[in-house]
Amino acid sequence: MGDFRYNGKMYYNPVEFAMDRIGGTWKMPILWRLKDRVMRYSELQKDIPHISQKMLTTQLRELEDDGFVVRKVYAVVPPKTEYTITERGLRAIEVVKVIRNYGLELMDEMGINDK
Amino acid sequence: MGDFRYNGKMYYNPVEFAMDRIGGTWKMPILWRLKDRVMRYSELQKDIPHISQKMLTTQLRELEDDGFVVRKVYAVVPPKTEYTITERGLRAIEVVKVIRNYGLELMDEMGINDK
DNA sequence: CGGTATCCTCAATGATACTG
DNA sequence: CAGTATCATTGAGGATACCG
Repeated sequence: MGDFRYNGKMYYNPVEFAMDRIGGTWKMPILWRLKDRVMRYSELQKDIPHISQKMLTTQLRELEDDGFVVRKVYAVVPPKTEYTITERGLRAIEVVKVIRNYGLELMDEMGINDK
Repeated sequence: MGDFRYNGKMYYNPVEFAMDRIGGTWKMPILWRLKDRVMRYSELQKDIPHISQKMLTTQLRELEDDGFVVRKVYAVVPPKTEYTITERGLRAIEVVKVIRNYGLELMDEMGINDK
């Protein structure tokens, strides 16, 4: 596997590439919430603890640019924006599920229980 | 799923916890190389492109602290250190494989080929 | 309501030098 | 050989203010 470039950034393996698409602190939590329903910006913000407006916006934009979600703006007052997961996003959810299950398994193994 | 703490850091979901254990730029590449053979520090360094000495050392320490690898130091001159993957590390490899396959799939979908 | 635009901070990472 | 120690850099992310 050779090196390659995407959006001006170098990648050295497919894992790194995948994690830049759906990794980071916020992308999986966002995709997870969109997996079974369409949500508005403000709903996502209320539903995801500790996320800032800036992070929610930038992460949604990246997910949109990479084709994981679709953004639909309604021309109403006050504004209304809906985010819908795509087929590609649903495929990513399968990977998130694997990681999530693994996380739970690890936490169990390490004796961590939610407080 | 409530919040919980590990090593003094707060986590808000199992995905975040898992990614802190095996995510980041270097941990998966390291585990990947150890999956079918024991390797010395210098072998890892030669085999993983662009990793600095500092990153290799800190990431190996974290993997060791979390029980993914075992470090064995031989009291010889010059020094010799061997890193071996554990059962827990091998379980993580299964997750890495899923992510890696997904990355390859995504790259194909997005028309990215290694140069 | 759903964002932008700025400024700012700090933790992650790199570079370089040194050592048991 | 396998690291540590120190300093410099940078980019992710937070805080705040403003806007169509």
